[in-house]
Amino acid sequence: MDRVDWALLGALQEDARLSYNELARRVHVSPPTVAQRVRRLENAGVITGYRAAVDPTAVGRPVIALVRMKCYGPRCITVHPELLDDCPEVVEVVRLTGDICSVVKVVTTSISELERLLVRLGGYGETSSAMVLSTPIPWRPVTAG
Amino acid sequence: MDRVDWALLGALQEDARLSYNELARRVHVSPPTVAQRVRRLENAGVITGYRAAVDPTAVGRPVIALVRMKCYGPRCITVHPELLDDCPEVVEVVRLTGDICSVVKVVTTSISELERLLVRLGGYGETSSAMVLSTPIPWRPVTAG
DNA sequence: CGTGAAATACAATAAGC
DNA sequence: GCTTATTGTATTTCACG
Repeated sequence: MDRVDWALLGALQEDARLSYNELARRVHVSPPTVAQRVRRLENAGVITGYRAAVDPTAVGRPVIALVRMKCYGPRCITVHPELLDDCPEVVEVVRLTGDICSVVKVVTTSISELERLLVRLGGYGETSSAMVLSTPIPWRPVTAG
Repeated sequence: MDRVDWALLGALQEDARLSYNELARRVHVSPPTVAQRVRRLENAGVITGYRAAVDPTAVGRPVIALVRMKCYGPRCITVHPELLDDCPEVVEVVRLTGDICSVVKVVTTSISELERLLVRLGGYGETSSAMVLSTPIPWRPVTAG
C-alpha cells in the first residue's frame, strides 16, 4: 500500500469504470503497471468488488428503513444470514456490539411492503425500525488520511 | 425500466467494470444498445455512480462503528453535513424518523481514533455508539423483484 | 517491479432496417 | 428504437531492462 496504490484506490472508489489508460494518466505510471497493481489489490482482498450504485427511489423503491434487531437466541440472523436469502428487500446487515445484535437496511416499494418485511423479521427477534428520510452523506472513499 | 434495463442494472451492480460488449453478450442485445441504455440510466439518475468496494480491515482501518446521533437543534449534522467534511473517517450519514436524528458510519484505524471522533461528534449532539463486529450481508443488488 | 511494443478486443460513430 | 459495419483507441500479453 504505497502512494500509487492509494491513488488507484481513490480513483476507483470515485469511478470504478475508469480504464487502465485513464488511471495510468492520473497516477503517472504505465497502463500495464496499473493493471498489475489493481489485480494485486483485488487478490489481496483490498478491493472486494465493483458496484454500480443505484438510487432506490428512481426505480420505484422509495421506502427505505433501518431495522434494529434483538434476535431470539440461536436463530440470530447475524449467524444465519441465509435466512434472509429470499428477502431481496434486505440490502445490508451489520452485526454490532451491545444489546442490539444487528442493524438491517431494507429497501421497499411501499409502507405495506415494509410492514410485511417487519413481520417477517419479527420472527427472528425484537425489531425497532426507523425510516430513512434522506442520506446526507451516501458514501465516502476510504483514504490514506 | 423494462426487462433489459433490469438485467443491465443487475449485471452492473454485480460487476461495475463489465464492458459494453460483455454486457451485450449477457443481456442478448447489441453493444450500442447497451451503451445507449446505460447512458440513459445514468442520466435518469438511476445509476448514481460506480464504486470500487474496499475492505477497511485490509487497509488498516479495522475499527468500524455505527453512531446514533440526537443532534442539538439547528446545528444538526443531517442539515449541515458539510460540518463533517474534514472527517474522512465518516463514510455514511443517514437521516431517520424518530428520536434518533441520524446514524453515522465511521471507519477508523484504532479505538483511540474512534474515541477522538466520538468527542468530535459529541459536539453536535448526543451520541450512542456500537462497534461493527462483522457484516453478514455487506450489500445486495436492487432487483426487479 | 517497471517499461515498451505486439496482437486482440473494445467503444463510438454513422448508416440502414 | 435496434442492429450491423467501420474506424480509431484501449487493453492485454509477452519480452526486456
